Amino acid sequence: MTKLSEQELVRRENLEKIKELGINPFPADLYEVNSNATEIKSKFEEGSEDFKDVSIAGRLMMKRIMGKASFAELQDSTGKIQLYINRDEICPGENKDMYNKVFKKLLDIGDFIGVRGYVFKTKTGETSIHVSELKLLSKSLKPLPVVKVDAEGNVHDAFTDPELRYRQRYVDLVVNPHVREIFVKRAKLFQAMREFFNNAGYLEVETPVLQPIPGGAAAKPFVTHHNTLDIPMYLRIANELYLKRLIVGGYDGVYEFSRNFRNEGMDRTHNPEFTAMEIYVAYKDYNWMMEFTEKLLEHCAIAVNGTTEATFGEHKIDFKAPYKRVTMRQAILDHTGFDIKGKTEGELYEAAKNMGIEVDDSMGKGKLIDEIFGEKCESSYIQPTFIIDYPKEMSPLCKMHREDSELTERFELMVCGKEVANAYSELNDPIDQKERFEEQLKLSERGDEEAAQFIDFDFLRALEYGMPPTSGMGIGMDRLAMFLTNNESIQEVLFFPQMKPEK
RNA sequence: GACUCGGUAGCUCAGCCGGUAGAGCAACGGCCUUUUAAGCCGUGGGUCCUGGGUUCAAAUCCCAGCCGGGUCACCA
Repeated sequence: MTKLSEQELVRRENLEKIKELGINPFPADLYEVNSNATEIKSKFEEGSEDFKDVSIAGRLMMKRIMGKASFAELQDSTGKIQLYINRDEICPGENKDMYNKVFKKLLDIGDFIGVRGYVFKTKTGETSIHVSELKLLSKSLKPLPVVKVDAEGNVHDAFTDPELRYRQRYVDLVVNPHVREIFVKRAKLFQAMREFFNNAGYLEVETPVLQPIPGGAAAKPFVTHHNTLDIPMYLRIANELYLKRLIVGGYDGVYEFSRNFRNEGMDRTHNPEFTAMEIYVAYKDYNWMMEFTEKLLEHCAIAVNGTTEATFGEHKIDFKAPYKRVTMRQAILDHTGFDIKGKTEGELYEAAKNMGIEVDDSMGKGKLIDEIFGEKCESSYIQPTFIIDYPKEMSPLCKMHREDSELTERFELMVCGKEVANAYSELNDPIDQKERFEEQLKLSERGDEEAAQFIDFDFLRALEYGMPPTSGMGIGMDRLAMFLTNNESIQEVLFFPQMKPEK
């Protein structure tokens, strides 16, 4: 146990003194509220008969004591409102303890209180609650950072240390209203997406997080062990193969918000656990999915920000449909002058090398093309753009292109040079699928760490029973949340980003 | 993993050319019945991230480590 600071000791003493006055600092009974700070401030008009008897609850965030009367600020989940507290009104009798002792001395910033009174405007025009009753609802024993905002809206002494903010997110949320807002927007994003899918008639499903074979993507999994079965289990790196089994089972459309786990590096855009949304729709192809995706994102942007436009760092982006479609071949041609069509692995290898790209022998054709695109093209797509028709080798779950056997019917949606969505006309030929899995195994053995290392034979069996033509699409929800809230770090859109343990 | 910047009071930070540890807010005592980054007078508060080293003397210089940010590498 670490030594208590001066201020923590004072608060514990205040707690004891409150008990000595016969007040329970942690009462069990509910506190009835009939309004909130934002409702009062936005709807109150001077002279109106509304808000004559309001009751709200929240944290005491500021005390300005001026002798026998005081101003204070109360913060509830909606915002802050000023309180006016007059000694003789909260203490109508002879005993002035509630004001002189409890309010002035024993209540600390951060304490939860409930107040009742009428709403009025002070002579400076600030909507305030004239308090007639004040009740302590819960004591706070640690001092919160005190963040002040002046008349011009400038924030003083902001609580900004990223380590403290992420480790003690609860404090961050209390004192930084803009942080609370990020997560409200994140929730609106998920809600809007669900609504869009449900309105289209698709079914929200849940599939295993604990998987015996980590499939559907190539990434290092977290491994655990099931004691009773005595087998290794993996936290899912993707849910794709399970959703396709459900399409085999006969649903027209299924989707899942999937918490995925990848045992890889962490940086501004990667957290070991993250949220993907995947959707699969029967009898559709990737062209249909492109239109569906751009309408979806337009809908979500409006739901979150009230407009299709969004700001991300220095970029202004517009999610209004439709989005440009560029083939991967054309993208590489545009940015390098090199045409990948019909080139052999050797030719691609030389071309990449000449472009200054680090190449090695483990790279197959698809990987080389992907490297060229990643190095030379990706970062220039700022506005939402569909990059389409990826090489076959790097898309083992995707159907061969209807017009070119070297390509697949795949698109990725790029925003600000980053991948936001990935979609296919799904491969449903079980024999082709088996061969692609086997190629992946070979690539893996050759040293390509991105290639899949497992073959899911049950998934192949499901395909053998027949899967209708299907298009599937996945969205990195954290990344999308970053774009819609103008945050360049994934940590800002996760309540509790992964951190090394303290001490 | 590499490079780089940082870690000093509850919070935000200064001090870093070595010589008794500072400010603002917060806290504590006092004054104040419409203030609002309230104000005025007074007071207390520190493992200067940890461990070594150099030195008469280290928050400050050197080495190692821990934690965090950024950049890069990695990342379907």
